[in-house]
Amino acid sequence: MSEEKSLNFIEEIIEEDLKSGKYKSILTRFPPEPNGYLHIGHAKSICLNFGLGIKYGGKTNLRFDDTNPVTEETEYVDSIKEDVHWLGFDWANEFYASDYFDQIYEFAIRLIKKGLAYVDDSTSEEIAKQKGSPTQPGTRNKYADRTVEENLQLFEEMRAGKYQDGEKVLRAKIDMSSPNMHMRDPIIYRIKHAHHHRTGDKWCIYPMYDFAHGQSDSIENITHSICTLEFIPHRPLYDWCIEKLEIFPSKQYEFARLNLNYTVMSKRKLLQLVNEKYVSGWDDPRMPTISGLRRRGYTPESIRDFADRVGVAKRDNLIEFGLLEFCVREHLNKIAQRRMVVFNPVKVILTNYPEGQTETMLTDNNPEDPNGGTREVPFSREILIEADDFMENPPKKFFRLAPGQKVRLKSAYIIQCDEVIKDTDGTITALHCSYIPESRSGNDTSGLKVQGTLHWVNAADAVEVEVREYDRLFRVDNPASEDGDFKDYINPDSLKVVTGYAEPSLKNVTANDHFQFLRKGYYCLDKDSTAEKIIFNRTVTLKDAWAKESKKK
RNA sequence: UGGCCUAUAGUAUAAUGGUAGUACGACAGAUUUUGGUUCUGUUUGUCUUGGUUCGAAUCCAGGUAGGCCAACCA
Repeated sequence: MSEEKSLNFIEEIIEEDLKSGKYKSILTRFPPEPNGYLHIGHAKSICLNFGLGIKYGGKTNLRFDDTNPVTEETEYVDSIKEDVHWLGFDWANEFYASDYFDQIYEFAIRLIKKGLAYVDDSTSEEIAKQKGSPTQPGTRNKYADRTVEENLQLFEEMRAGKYQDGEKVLRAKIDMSSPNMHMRDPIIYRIKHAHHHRTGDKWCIYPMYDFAHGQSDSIENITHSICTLEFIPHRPLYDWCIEKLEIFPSKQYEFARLNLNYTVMSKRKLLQLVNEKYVSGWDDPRMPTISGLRRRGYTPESIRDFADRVGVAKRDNLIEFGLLEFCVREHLNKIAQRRMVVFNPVKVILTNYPEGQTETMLTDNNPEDPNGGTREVPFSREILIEADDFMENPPKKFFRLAPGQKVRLKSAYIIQCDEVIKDTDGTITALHCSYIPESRSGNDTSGLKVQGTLHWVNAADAVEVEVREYDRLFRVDNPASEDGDFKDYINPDSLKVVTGYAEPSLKNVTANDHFQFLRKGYYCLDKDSTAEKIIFNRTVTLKDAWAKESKKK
């Protein structure tokens, strides 16, 4: 089975580098900023970076890009570590850009000494104005002419806390007329008198992304520094710093970030949904966060498979949510325990079944798994079936229950509907049916063939459970590209709470189990669940060919 | 309207100058004690105009379209 899969462009580069002897082994890194929870887009990056390390016998570091103390928190660090682990990856080292602050500070001094950096006293407005525009070159101010000694002294004073936030910055001295705005004397250090989640109050100056990320890569000897497309214009600066500092030449490569339709994928927007209570938290099962997907019942396997299927390239993309659903259904079909739960019950009374009698039916836990075993479900005279599974005046090809029509009750008997019982309003209150004693599952001698098989629950044993059904968070394909506030496009019906009547075996389940409620979908226990109130999340529905068929015309 | 990146089926992604393929979706059928699963088949594509070449999705030039860049964010 040597199904050779074609390489993505990054794998091609790596194989070339390995073949040419440029590197003996590779080192990648996953570099999140701890200012929010990880989402499915990060999962793509995680699978890429760690996957590359595994595939080519290299290593991958987890490095927190924690250079902005005002937005970063330990809570986020912890959640990120949990999510990466849960996805199935182990990092070679856990690092923090803040581990390197001393070194990065020395790098800045090195630049100053080379006459390649200067302290600027301008306000941010002045700096912005002097930057020019994409069509107009920028201009340098008088501060650019400060001597090395003066810059050294001022920078040291910045570090020592002599100045207020925003009073001074350190800038790299590159080219104010570059067509690349990032090369127009970019700010590389700023003053922030803020408490850092790891370094505490040791520093009041912090390096900017462009003077921390590449340097951290270099310090760690990262060979392939993989990031998303929007960092392409940063690459010349990335290379400039490495060249001027004469440090290990890490190389940056950019791929297109993942976009999923009917959701948003920016931490800023997700944070808004959390803060403004549109969702219950970062791990709300409707969120595209890894923690949300986990709570929803997605498996790490399915997410890795998804990351694999979407591929890695350089063009912008908007992946259909359906692909993620396909991946999770495919995995859950193999592993999920089958159970029966009726959501919108109608009572069936088997008029020819002895009153007071109960028998036990045996049914497969998972027909896809030969070792899945069986379980017992009680059966008696009164059972519940789905109201949708009965129609008084059925259309053609309705293979379910209708007056005079026969169906199989899964792992039990074939029944036939004899009479519809209604109350004074005309609402159906019960169905009187007769069962065929010779049709018992396992030793059916009735010779009858029926088209439909229904799930059911014994009325006397039904366990009431809460089920949370989720739909897409947004009404539109690509909320980020719509006019106005993205929150105007939130789907008001993304959460529906319903009651289910479950077979008794569902009373004792554990948090990590995945279930398929027969003919309905895949479900898992929610963390809000208690012994008194059992709560399930619907991970995803089953494909429903009948729903599609009945919608036609 | 300066620079940079990108353009292959509905959505993604291969084909690395030599038969445009795969997955998801859609459609049709078979199987099925889940209208699930599985299996089979069908459908749909190289942005455009030139050029190079025996031969171009691929190389070159122009155009068009989309994206990114002027945070003391990353």
